[in-house]
Amino acid sequence: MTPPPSEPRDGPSANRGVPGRKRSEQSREALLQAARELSVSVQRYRDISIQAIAKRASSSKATIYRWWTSKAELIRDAVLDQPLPMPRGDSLRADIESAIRSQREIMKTAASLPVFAGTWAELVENRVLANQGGPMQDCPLGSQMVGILESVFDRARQRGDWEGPVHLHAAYEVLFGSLFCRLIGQFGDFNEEELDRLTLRVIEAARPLSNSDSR
Amino acid sequence: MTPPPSEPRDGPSANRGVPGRKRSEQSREALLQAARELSVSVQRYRDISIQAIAKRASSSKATIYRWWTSKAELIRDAVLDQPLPMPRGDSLRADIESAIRSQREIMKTAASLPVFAGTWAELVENRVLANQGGPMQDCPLGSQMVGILESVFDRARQRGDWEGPVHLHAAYEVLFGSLFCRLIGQFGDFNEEELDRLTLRVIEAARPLSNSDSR
Amino acid sequence: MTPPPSEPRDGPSANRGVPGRKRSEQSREALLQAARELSVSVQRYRDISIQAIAKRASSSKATIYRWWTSKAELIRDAVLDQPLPMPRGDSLRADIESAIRSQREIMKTAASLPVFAGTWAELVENRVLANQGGPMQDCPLGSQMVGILESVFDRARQRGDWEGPVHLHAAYEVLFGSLFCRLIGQFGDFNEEELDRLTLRVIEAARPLSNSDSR
Amino acid sequence: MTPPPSEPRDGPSANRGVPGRKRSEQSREALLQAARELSVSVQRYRDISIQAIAKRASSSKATIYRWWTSKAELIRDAVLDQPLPMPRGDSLRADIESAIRSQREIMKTAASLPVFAGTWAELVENRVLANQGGPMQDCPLGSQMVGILESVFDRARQRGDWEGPVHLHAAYEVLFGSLFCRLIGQFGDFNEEELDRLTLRVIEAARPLSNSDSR
DNA sequence: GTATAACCGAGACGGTACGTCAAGTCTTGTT
DNA sequence: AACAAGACTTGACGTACCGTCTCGGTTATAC
Repeated sequence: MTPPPSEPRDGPSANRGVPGRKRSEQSREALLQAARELSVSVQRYRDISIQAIAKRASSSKATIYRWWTSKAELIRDAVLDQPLPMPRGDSLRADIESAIRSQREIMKTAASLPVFAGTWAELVENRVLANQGGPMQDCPLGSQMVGILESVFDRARQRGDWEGPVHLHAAYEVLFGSLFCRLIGQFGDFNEEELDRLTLRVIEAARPLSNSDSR
Repeated sequence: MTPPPSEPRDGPSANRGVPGRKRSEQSREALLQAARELSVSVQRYRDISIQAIAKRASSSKATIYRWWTSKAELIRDAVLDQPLPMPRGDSLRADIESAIRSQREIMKTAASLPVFAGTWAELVENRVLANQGGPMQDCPLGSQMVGILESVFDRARQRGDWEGPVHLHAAYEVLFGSLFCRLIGQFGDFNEEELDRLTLRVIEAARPLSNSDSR
Repeated sequence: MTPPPSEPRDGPSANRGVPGRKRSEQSREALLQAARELSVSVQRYRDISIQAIAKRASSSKATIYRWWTSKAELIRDAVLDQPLPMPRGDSLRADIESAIRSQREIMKTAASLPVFAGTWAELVENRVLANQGGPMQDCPLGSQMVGILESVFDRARQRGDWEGPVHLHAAYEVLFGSLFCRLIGQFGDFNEEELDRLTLRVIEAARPLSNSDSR
Repeated sequence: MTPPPSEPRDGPSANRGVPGRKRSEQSREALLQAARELSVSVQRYRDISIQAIAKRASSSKATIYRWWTSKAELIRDAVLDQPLPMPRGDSLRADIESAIRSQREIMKTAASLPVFAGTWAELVENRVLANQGGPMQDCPLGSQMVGILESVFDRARQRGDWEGPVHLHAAYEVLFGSLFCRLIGQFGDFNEEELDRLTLRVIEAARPLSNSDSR
């Protein structure tokens, strides 16, 4: 959607020969920063106006739409597209717990919860309108998390902590769904014990069914 | 918010002697029905306009705002406030699976997914603005589900299928979170096997931790 | 338009035998009084709401519309329909001056100027809609004034102060038009000298043209 | 209120360097024209809706409110702000008569009478709300007429037709007030004789009082 | 250097929904 | 039958903000 930083696409001098002023990376950063600031200072998604972002960034609406196709895209890039650190613990359990903590942290700090919900809702709208489906491609958090889980379980397998296939999807759903449910649903945050239990639930979700199961 | 049908609040004859035209139950139903119809015929929450609902119900904007404080409240009452049937199976597993199916059905049919997401997002906004917290009180689905889980586990205990305490909250989070994640996140629907696995995950989430736990 | 006091129409007992509660003259007076009070306490015609009048009179909207066909009619009856005293001076000049003073007083005190203008405007609308024309029949001030001028000039003729025909219409226009212009147009009020000059202008306007006229 | 055509304020190049899209003169004209058309095609002031003006002008409500603060301002600019031609006769009497005819023409053709009245009433309201007073500044007809009278009497003085001071204010009141009274009051129009008489009355009103006056 | 072209800020534009408000009508139960 | 209360339909209002477009002006490469 967003051709990020613009040069990196084909190397720094790929557009050699193209006349005209180049995009201002400074503007882009200022806009993202302004969007981030507004996102936390505001109580509703609709309170973040494109106009206000442009003004705060000493930029203009037109420049925003030159880089992003919609308000939701901008907020997503500004607020949700933050790198999740790859867990580097020495056990599957420690890694999963670390992943949960990272994601929770972003969901709590990146924006107020309603902004989070509003952005997500609008991204869903956009996607449906464009007839796109697939696994959470609009939510960087989501796609990153899938990668992280994959890598974490790989390491566990190498470590000998895990055998057989991994139900990544199920693990992801338990992890992300529970967090979402909690934070958006405003139950309040997890305490340490709940975090521990969630970790185990995620791991269990990933484990394939044995032939013996409950009633 | 909406004092529904109006009389039932204090019994049928509590407002005997109250002068003035009574609330038109016909209008109320027509508005809810119109909201329901628009909710499924439309791809985005914002495409449901108050004006259109009023027009389709042969009613008026003013009447809507007399009874609901916002568009989101109306959509919630129309679309999300549908009774979840109480499962009546002969095993815990059957009951949980039934609960999951019911909720999934509502989430899939009551409105298009983006409408669901948009409504939820706006309800979250309203709640934050009003400084209210607590467990999903704005989402009837959520609160009903908690009651259903409670009852289902109670029956399991009486049946001898369950011992000890129940982590209702955890079960709820796995169930609702996974569904939400799936349907809103547009992974597509669950197949039978996934449904089966989700059922087991919900049950496991409710079970308290034993002292022996995974790696 | 307004069936005034209602009984006088066919005598006090004409509707003997007609079942049902009789109209409350008390209500009617309370409504007029409430309209009068609101008219002076408010800056714009639109700030006088039917609802507010009804409430202040401890009456109801329905009752208002049972007696008057529109808001403007009510305000007219309440605010503009005040008796102009018949001048009883001993000279034409004194009488005219007295008439001017009376009318000015009503225009200044009966309602704020904008309320006066708004009421008039709406009365004009109603009249045009009803395809009625004719001399100011909706503005009691106007019709009374014509009568007063007529009588005043009659007495002057009897007194020997006036000979020949009277251009009542012209006198009325100068008198009423100047006042209207001044007060609605917000030039401020007349001082004594201006009042004196206006008096003379009104008298001159009534005098038929002689054969010799100005340059 | 409306900074008309926008450049002419300080000369054609005063706003050199001012960024931003310039006001669309085409929009402005289309809106004024649409307002004019609606003003004559309609029987009541309230029947001219901002929405309808915008639509007819292929413009939008937002654009209207960007340049005019209220409906009344727009109608005023569209309908009342039409240039009065300066009389160029060879006698005072001819000039005054010409001025009367011009003003009458505008009052009769610019809008239906109720629209005229409604606009004026709302302008009066606005002015009172803003605590502004002064001589008819909201009614271009009014202020133009004062200038025209001034100039006409100046020329009469140079011509030798007039001596001494002029009571402009009084002349204005008789002229404008009579016209207003007639047309708004719906007495019907002036005939030639009445016009003639009005002309003389206006001239007499301007003449200062001599020491000998009527009874 | 000078031409060209993409960028930039500012901000006006068309469009559309919102939520408010008052007018005038209708309904209900009481007097 | 008239009344107070109050819910109803209607429709304009004025606001807000989206995403687009038009300005004048500013770079940066190409010739």
